[in-house]
Amino acid sequence: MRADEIEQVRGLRIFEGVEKRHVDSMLRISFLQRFPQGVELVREGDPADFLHVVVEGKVEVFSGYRDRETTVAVLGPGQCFIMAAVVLDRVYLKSARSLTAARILLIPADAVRQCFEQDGAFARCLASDLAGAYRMVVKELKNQKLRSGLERLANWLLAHQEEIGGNMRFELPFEKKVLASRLGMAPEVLSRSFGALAPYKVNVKGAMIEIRDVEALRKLARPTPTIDDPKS
Amino acid sequence: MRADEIEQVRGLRIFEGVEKRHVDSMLRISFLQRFPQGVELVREGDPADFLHVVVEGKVEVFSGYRDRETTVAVLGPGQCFIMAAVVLDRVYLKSARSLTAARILLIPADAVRQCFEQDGAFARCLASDLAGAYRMVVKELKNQKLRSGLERLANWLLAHQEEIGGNMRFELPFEKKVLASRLGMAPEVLSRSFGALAPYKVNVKGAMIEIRDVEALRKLARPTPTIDDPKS
DNA sequence: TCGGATGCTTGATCTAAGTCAACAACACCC
DNA sequence: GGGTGTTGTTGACTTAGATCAAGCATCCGA
Repeated sequence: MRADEIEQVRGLRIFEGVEKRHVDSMLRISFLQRFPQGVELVREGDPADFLHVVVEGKVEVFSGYRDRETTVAVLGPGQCFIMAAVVLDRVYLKSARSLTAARILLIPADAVRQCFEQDGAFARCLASDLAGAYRMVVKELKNQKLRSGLERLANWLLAHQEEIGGNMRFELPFEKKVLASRLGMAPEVLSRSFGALAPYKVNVKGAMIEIRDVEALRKLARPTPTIDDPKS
Repeated sequence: MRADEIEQVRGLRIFEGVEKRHVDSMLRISFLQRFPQGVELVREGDPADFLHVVVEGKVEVFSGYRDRETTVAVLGPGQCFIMAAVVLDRVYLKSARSLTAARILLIPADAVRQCFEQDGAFARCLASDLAGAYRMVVKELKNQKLRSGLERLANWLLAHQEEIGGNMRFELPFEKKVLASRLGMAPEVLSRSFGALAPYKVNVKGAMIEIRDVEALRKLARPTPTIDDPKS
């Protein structure tokens, strides 16, 4: 990796508080790679060879079983994936593909593990990150087991609207079929669910969403901190 | 905590490779407490005040939303819970209750965090544990999103049978309604699902299960390492 | 030993969600 | 501009699973 590229990624959250020389020794042997849209970046079941960090673009994390497939998460800049597999030196549990053209930082897994062994600050970083990731998945599991499809959609809309700064009009950040898979439903069901939100004054026109009565939507969604609050 | 009690729990996996003085300083201010069956040990939404480790008995980890409730996991001796909440100093995402009479080791959360800051080996321990826990939940999420109720039951039977040493005749380790909740279905559905397994030569008599044709069951279940293998 | 919980099963019914198929709305590309 | 493929919508139908209600079995404590 070139020196100017190293500077671009040094500020990433996973390196926070980590000794500069350790960061550098990792980055020097890393790759900052560009991918076109629709490329499979990692495949479920393969041994974990790189820690991946999204620098630019969107990445879909998904998993297949028999003839089914489901989206586990959609990641943006700054987020990294398959950390657990790298730390434990196991196989990937999920696959990932680029949803848009993307730039990904690839850090060799053994370098990560070596730094993990040597630098306490880095170990703490990873532990905190893993703890956060763990809580995210737990929330998602509860979301799946405890809510209906319509409730999941309503809560996702509220959470996303919050995330992008509270604007009541926004575009869906990815295709509806991806959203459907992310929410754990068939595309047809998502379509109908959007229809079912019309009485709650949710306007859908293509990818444009307008929430014209947050209170009504919130009353339907009934968000709860232990599932929906990203900060808790 | 008394000296003889400390000796009983020093060997727990989370203390592996951690400096003795750090372990001792944590344990000295910890509690080894007995609980009768059916006690709520932690409540979802409360701030994390203790790291809990099951020493004896069974603990059900569950979560509620509106009028629904679901079991996230059932833990036995040696397993600890709500580690992520303790590390990040957040609220519990799940509740827990004793399923049997139980002995639980309670380590004050701030002591854990302090040791986490000071001892790199402990931080690595926690990171590995968190990574393992993370992968477990990811598998469970996939299990939920990608499989039908019957498939989940069939795979659970195979996994449990494996876990207890390969015996084809065994007792369910907890009540059927807990298993139903764990598998994400209504108790009635579990009952019928057991019925549906009869053609696959699975015999059910009360809590006693007998698998009389593993191959048939395995052909139905189609286990896959990235969901069902606890070692991967 | 007799109630009375509680847990489990079974049947009937209802509902959410998946499936299949047709079609509309686009975007892309020659 | 007119295919051509992809995404999204809509309708009809099927199915998995939830719910409700009744009936048993088992455990337990008075």
